[in-house]
Amino acid sequence: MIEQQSAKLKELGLRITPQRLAILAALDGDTSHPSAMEIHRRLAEGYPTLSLATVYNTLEALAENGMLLELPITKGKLNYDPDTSDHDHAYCSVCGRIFDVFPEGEPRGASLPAGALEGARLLSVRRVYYIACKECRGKEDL
Amino acid sequence: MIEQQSAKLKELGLRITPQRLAILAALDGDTSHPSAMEIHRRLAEGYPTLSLATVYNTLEALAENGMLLELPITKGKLNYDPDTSDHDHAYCSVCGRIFDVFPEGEPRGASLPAGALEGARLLSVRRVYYIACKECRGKEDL
DNA sequence: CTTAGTGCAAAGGCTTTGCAGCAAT
DNA sequence: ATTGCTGCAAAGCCTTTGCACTAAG
Repeated sequence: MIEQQSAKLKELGLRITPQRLAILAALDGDTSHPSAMEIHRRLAEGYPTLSLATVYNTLEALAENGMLLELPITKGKLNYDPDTSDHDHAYCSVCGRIFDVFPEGEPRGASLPAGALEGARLLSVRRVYYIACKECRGKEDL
Repeated sequence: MIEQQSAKLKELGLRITPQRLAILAALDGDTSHPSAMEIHRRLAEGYPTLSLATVYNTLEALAENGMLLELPITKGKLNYDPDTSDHDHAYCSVCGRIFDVFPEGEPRGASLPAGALEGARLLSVRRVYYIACKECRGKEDL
C-alpha cells in the first residue's frame, strides 16, 4: 500500500521522500479531515525534524495532482481528505468535526445548471452540509 | 431601502449605527462577493475612521442574523454575499472571482441523504462549483 | 443612564516565502 | 551531476482580541 503510493508519486513525476510517504501513510484511511497543522503535530513524534513547510508543500503537491482533496470549509484553514471519490461533507458548527457524506442513489451529474455561466469549464463541485451533529444537538449556543 | 435595513436591524435588536448602514449600503445589490477587507477599503474614502474591527464585527453580526451569507470558498478568507436567497456559487480558480449560480427547476430539498448522520440537525447547505470562467478558459496554468 | 458598538493597536492563527544544504534520481 | 525537496526562520495575510471611549436607546 506504501508501494501503491510510491508508484503513484513516481507516475506523477514527484520524488519519493520519507516525508511524503509518512504524510501519505498518516492520511491513509483517515476520515477526520485533518488540517496541515494537525498532520504536522501527529507526525512530529515520529519525525521530529519534519517541518511545517514540508507538510504544506507536500499537501499542496498532492492536492494539485488529485491524490487528496483540499476542503475550504471553516474560517481560517484548510482541511484535507484522502478520499478522492465522489462524496460530500458535513461540518458540525458546534464541535467543528467534518464528516463524510456519501450521495445516495445513482452517480450525480456534475454539471452547472443549464444557462449558468456559458462558456465556463467546470472543474469540480463541492457540497457542504452545515449541521449540529447528533452529539452536539442541544448544546447549540442560544 | 435604507429604511428597510434599519427596520431589520431594530427587529434583530441590533443598534443602528452609521457604520452598519454604510456597510449594508455598500453590500446592497453587490454581486462581487467582497471580503471584509475589500469592504473596508471601499468605504475608507467616505468613512476615513471606519475601523477594520468594526467591519468584521458588523459582518459577523449580520451573518449570524441571516442578513448575509458567509462564504468559505478560498484559502485564507471569507467572502460575503448580501443575497440570502437559495443559490449556489461558482469560483473561478484562475481569476478568483465568485459568481452566483441560481438553481434551475423547482426549489431544491435541503436535506441530508437518507441514512447519513442520523440524529443530526441540518442548518444549511452550500454548494460551490470550481470553474475556469469564460474569460479565463485557455489561460489555465499548463 | 446603560451598555452595545467603535476605533486603535497589538496579538493570533494559518499559510507562504527565501534560501542554503541535502538527498532522490 | 542535477535539481527537486527539506528544514528553518522570517514574513504575510486575514482575523480576532483588549480596552478605553463614544454614542444609541
